[in-house]
Amino acid sequence: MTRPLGDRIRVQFERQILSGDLPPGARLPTEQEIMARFGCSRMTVSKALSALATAGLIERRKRAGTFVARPRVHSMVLEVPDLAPLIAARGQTYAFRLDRSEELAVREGHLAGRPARHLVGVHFADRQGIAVEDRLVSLAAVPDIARADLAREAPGTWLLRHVPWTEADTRITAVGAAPQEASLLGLSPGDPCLCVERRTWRGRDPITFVRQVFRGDSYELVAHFGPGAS
Amino acid sequence: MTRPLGDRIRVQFERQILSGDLPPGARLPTEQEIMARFGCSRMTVSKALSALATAGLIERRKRAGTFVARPRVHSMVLEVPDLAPLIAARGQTYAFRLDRSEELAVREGHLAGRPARHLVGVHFADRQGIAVEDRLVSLAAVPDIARADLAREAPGTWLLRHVPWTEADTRITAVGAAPQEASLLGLSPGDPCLCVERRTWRGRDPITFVRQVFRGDSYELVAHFGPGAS
DNA sequence: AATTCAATTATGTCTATACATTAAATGGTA
DNA sequence: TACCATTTAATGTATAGACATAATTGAATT
Repeated sequence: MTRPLGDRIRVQFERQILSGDLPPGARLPTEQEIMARFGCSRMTVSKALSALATAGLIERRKRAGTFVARPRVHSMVLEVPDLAPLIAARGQTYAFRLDRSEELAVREGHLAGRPARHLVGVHFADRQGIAVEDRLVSLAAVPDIARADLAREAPGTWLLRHVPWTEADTRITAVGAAPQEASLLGLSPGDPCLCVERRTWRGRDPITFVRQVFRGDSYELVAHFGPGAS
Repeated sequence: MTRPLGDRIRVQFERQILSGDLPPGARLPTEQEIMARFGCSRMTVSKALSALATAGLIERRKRAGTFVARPRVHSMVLEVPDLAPLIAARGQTYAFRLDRSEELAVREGHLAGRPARHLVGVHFADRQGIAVEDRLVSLAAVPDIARADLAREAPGTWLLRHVPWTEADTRITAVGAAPQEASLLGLSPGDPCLCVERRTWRGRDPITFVRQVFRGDSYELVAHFGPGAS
């Protein structure tokens, strides 16, 4: 039942910092004082403080002591949900269809100078087009993509299941719907859309680049910041 | 010059995992084997592995061993920078101006049922309007807001410096510029804009609610996921 | 064959100690 | 006063050992 001592120490300071009891810049007790207060060894205190330091809540300076960090740029956690379950949760039926207007829209392309498969398709919720997707998948990194049944499963979902990535960059902008996108989504050209561009890597090898254009009136991204672990 | 031993151990496995040398699900050597290989004590190995575990790269199971985690990554880190330094970095001059059209645009409002100050203003880069901001600041949580010189400093910047928050929810959508917003930003009504709505709390007390509408053609959000520390 | 129970093995936490590292504080000297 | 070397108080890293905890394995029992 009782949590590890190190955790208790960490949580105590976490609370004091988040409540504002210990304001930014405030000095924490020295490790000696803390180990005396909790009746434990210094390693235990040090590990607890190290955890807070890597979490960015405190800053440790030799000889000077340990201080509550001053919040700088705020980074928050952005949820990047898979579309299918998201739409299902809204009580709608999800579908993905490759755009067949250009011979199945499976063509060749290039990703970071290497050959890649080029896929264009549309995400649907109850027959309503929700997003247009334009994707490049590296053939070197993902040879299996040739055998995947992409008529049924969205390429993103398939990739997530088959080729876990380790690094990703995402760029979020607002754009006006291009004429082709507008017709696929049932909009007028120029209507506001949320554009999400993402590159993913596994180690140093590029996996995929995708540009998704969402109807502005039916999609939103949600980010949260808060004391994650407790 | 030589890095701490624990770091070397951590970096070695980091590389093997990110390169795919150790694929997801693979088992790492036991702590005993690692300490034998590096000629160090078990605590050192354990600390290195703990760091990798909190970073989410590996998963440790008692009795079974340590395994490379399967990246089930639906969330990434979104940087929410302060506008002023961002624009300065682009070589432009930043300014914030309260909208004076409605008696300084400082009025009363309500935030979560409590009295709040209501501020409307525009962010500028080189005299060009970049974003319209509509903000409520709780008077109970931030009484000092009454004395703040908000003509010069943007309320967001002021708040960040004076009232660090501990929790925030952000909602990102694409909208068409409303007529008033369009005229403030030099756009036509309906032009695509990125809308960021954020609520922040300190503990349980609501601090502020802000709705920012950015010109779609000159602002973007960037999110990143990856092995943070190296 | 199914179930229960105990042994084993790996990680999880903690102690007490040692020495290294760094930057603030001190004090002497020009 | 200004400068520079020295001291020193704090964190940083590491060790070797101890016991705790949990899950798998395998043996004993039903």
